[in-house]
Amino acid sequence: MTEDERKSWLTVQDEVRRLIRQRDWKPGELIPHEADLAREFGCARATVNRALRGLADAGLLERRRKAGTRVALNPVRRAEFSIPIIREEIEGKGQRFGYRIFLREMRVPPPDVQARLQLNVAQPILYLKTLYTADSRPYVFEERWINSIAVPDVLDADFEVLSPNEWLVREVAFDGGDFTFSGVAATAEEAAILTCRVGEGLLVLERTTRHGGLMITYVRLLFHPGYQIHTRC
Amino acid sequence: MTEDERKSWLTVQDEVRRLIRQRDWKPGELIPHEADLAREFGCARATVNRALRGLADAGLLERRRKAGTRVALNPVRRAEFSIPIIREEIEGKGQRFGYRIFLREMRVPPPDVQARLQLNVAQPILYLKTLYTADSRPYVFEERWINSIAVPDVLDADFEVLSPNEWLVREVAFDGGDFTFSGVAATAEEAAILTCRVGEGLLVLERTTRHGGLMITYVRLLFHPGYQIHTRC
DNA sequence: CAGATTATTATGTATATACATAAACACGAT
DNA sequence: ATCGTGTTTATGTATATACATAATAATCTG
Repeated sequence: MTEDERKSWLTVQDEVRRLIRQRDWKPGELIPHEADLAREFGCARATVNRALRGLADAGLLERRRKAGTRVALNPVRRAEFSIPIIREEIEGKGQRFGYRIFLREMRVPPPDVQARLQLNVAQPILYLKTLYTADSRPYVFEERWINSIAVPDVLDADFEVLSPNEWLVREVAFDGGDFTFSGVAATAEEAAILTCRVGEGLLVLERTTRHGGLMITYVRLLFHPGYQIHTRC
Repeated sequence: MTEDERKSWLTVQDEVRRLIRQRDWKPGELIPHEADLAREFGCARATVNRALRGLADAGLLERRRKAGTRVALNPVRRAEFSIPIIREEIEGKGQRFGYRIFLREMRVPPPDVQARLQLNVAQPILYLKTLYTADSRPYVFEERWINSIAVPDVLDADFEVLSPNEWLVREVAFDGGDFTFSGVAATAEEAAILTCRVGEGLLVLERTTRHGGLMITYVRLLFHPGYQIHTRC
């Protein structure tokens, strides 16, 4: 402890993590305040602050002014996953990326899609059905509605060069969105496109993407059988 | 601009976000370095650093030493979802929580579970089948393997009072884990337990939880038809 | 004694300064 | 030209200091 070893906020963070894991600091318990820890670790309060703030963000600690810092009662309860661009996901596995647009037309969206895109008039917008393939095998079937009123440029887009997915990522700066995971059984059409059995259990990812105040696009991704979304925390 | 308004790293962050959203700073483009921004915003470099670091963590910026900071090409979308305790999730919806343990026995796990739990000997461990209900209706069917070698106390646990889920959260400090989402079609047994049609598409969440170097538990959660995991970013 | 007021305290943020580090860039030798 | 080598530069981190803020604790007041 008397050594002048290299300090860093990561060292502090690891040590605190260790104390929590080993139950030296029990869930719900108040831990020493920053100034004390700084003295104990032989570093500045700012360094301790950086470390503890990180752990609080991660949900391991709960901090309140004046009240102090305590170990979270129920630890780690959030996980993060990244939403990859389909091409990158496939190429990242060393497979050949491809896609085929089955349908591209202007169509009046059904009420639920109208609601998701916050369209108040029943107006035709761009509708696309695309199959993305990995090594020529069905990977994910994408059904996409694009709010072509908000993004008129999309009507001139040549999706033969750039997939709808990538075109939008390139041309429109997204702000945020909603994601929904669910499971469904393949319909006859879906089974035909994904070349799987009718009724096979598939993972569905729906997302609605926002830019500024406008809803840009709603996508329903139907993954091939056996596909898994994986994340760790 | 000449005003002495209150500054903060959040103000800087918002302004940078705005510049990116409005495409004043385009994807892939290099932005001014911290010192310049600090002068421009009339604050210290540390403040700019805090703001930009946050945006980089969020995936909006990419930073490299000497190379500078640039707007991310693909606004790397990551979403975060919270892992609720089942009881809290159900009660949070104003429904009555219940559960029923169908099976509780020592059993040698199949090879894939053995691998997940990093067991190198085929040894019987605790195996549980539990149905969680919301207002008495099937909510999620849980199949759980508990590494009772690592957590011997679990053998004495009385799951009539506290569900296996909560018992583990209370008694074992988790370190992290793996999560996998997928979709499956209900088997005959699963359909019977969840009272749905055989072949119905269901969402599956598998998770393996770690504590220290040890794998504690592997769970497979099979949600009722129509269940969705929702998140936004 | 309830309710308002003030003091105290732990976290939150801002600042100037200093040095560490990674990586791009220029320069020189082979 | 190619390969290393050193310089430059932007980010990354650490520190002391100062003040802000929220929430608890103590005190005053009717």
